[in-house]
Amino acid sequence: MTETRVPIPTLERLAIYLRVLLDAHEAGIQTLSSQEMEQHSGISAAQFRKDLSYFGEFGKPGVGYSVSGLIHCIERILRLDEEQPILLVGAGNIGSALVGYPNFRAHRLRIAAVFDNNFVKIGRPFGDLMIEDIARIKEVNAEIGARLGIIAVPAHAAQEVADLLVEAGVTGILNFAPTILRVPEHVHVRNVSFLQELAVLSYHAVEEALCVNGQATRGGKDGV
Amino acid sequence: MTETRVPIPTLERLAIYLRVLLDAHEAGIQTLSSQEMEQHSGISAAQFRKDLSYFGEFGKPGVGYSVSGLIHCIERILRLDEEQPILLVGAGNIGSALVGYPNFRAHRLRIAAVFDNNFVKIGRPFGDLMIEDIARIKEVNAEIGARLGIIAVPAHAAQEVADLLVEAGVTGILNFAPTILRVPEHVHVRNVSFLQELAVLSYHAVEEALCVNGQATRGGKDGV
DNA sequence: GCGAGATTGTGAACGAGTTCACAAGTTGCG
DNA sequence: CGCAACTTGTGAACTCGTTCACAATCTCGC
Ligand SMILES: NC(=O)c1ccc[n+]([C@@H]2O[C@H](COP(=O)([O-])OP(=O)(O)OC[C@H]3O[C@@H](n4cnc5c(N)ncnc54)[C@H](O)[C@@H]3O)[C@@H](O)[C@H]2O)c1
Ligand SMILES: NC(=O)c1ccc[n+]([C@@H]2O[C@H](COP(=O)([O-])OP(=O)(O)OC[C@H]3O[C@@H](n4cnc5c(N)ncnc54)[C@H](O)[C@@H]3O)[C@@H](O)[C@H]2O)c1
Repeated sequence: MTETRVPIPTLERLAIYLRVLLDAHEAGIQTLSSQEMEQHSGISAAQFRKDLSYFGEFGKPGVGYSVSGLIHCIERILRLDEEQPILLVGAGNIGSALVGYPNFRAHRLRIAAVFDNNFVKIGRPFGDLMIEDIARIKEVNAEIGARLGIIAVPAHAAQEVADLLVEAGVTGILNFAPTILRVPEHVHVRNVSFLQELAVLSYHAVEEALCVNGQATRGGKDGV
Repeated sequence: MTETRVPIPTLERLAIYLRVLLDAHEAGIQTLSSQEMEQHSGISAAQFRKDLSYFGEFGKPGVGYSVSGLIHCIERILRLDEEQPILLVGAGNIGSALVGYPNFRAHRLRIAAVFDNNFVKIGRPFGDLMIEDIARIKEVNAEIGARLGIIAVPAHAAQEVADLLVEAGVTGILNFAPTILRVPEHVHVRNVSFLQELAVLSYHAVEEALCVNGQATRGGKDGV
């Protein structure tokens, strides 16, 4: 419970714990021990307790954790105790999948507006929303007050969009585009890259490591 | 260059390096120093060199790395030097986004077949492919020989699908469903969870940590 | 050919995050 | 009540990955 900075892996796991707890709640379970959490989450009991210890004491020795109590606490920690509006930029394939995704609700995350720069798309309905002109993003967010934004535009437009989001007041960006974003100190970015994930899997899919070197510069057609 | 196990973060970064290198290649750049890689990737020069050192020596002191040479080496390391077929299960929102995604090509990843269990969808075209019956997955993969699979079905069906994929010979699974999958030792799973990513961002979006405890069991309506 | 300048590859130091292990707290039963 | 069974919270040890720093290597120009 010291005032140390919380490790990011801990925050990632909190979201997993929350999911397990919501499932347990659904199933009518009232109490959960760290041992049981390990069963359901695949994360070790010690890790679970240590993670929570960054934020306070939530369990009862000899008993475990109140499911609903802990749900509330984790929601409070992750700022999911009240609705978080989100700005989505890019009404394409990824954007489509996101607007219709029902599970956001359970976490009190809500896509509050969608933006695009394609005049053909602007004004059209998109899920429950209407696609807005990216040029109006600052104006629109003055009302919404979202702190989170999602970038689902092609890579070449991502930096530009990031700048607009930041200007509109966003401090957390989920980026689907395969680019490194440059943002101010106070803005957090998390990248989602399916290609990267698949590349890691691809490596493991074939067991042996046999890139037997081969000295970069050798190999024929490409001079240095 | 010792035979130690390669850290997973290193593999993740390799995919990033590859992207930067491909961009550089596109731009006609022939040589890149670790310093320049740091500029473009946001990953420190020392980290870059250390990462590569797990696999061999690819650079020339005083010069840097041959862009095309290193591309080939990283591709070889990540098994992206020849086409990797992938099985996609779930012809829904996420599935749609994936089949049409052009960037897979550049990494020689190819979705080779799509499966679903919805009789209305089976037989319909989906991107360049036709949706196949999930029941035929083993049979189909006997021909394709894919080692990678993507799960894009609802959470309640994910485990079942994972079992089928494993049975069909897949050893690496990219899982979009919010569930912990139980798989045999030799199968690798990577989970993609937008909710988790957003939860982490949500935490950071509001700076202070003020979950002032509140002792789990207290709080009224929920007994232990 | 040789010295100046650049850059790599890597052992060693460091640090962040995980696991261990146990004291302290809680419950229930005899 | 008091003891046995159980579970938490957390300092300490440990593990794994990152950063540092420098010897070794290579290029180029004179
Ligand atoms: N589709 C996938 O499976 C997938 C997978 C991984 C990553 N991605 C990445 O996600 C991003 C989006 O992918 P997608 O498939 O949805 O692309 P898409 O082409 O379907 O949609 C992109 C949308 O962004 C809009 N747009 C372009 N420039 C814009 C700008 N400056 N401001 C506002 N809107 C703009 C376009 O009009 C379009 O509607 C891309 O960067 C892509 O690389 C996609
Ligand atoms: N849509 C999103 O933005 C989003 C975001 C994050 C995670 N996810 C997760 O990704 C998964 C897929 O999401 P989606 O939006 O594409 O869902 P979806 O409902 O659009 O598509 C799911 C598809 O899976 C098929 N399916 C169901 N059971 C099956 C089975 N046993 N075998 C084969 N196919 C089966 C369905 O027929 C359907 O076509 C879900 O687990 C969801 O939680 C989605």
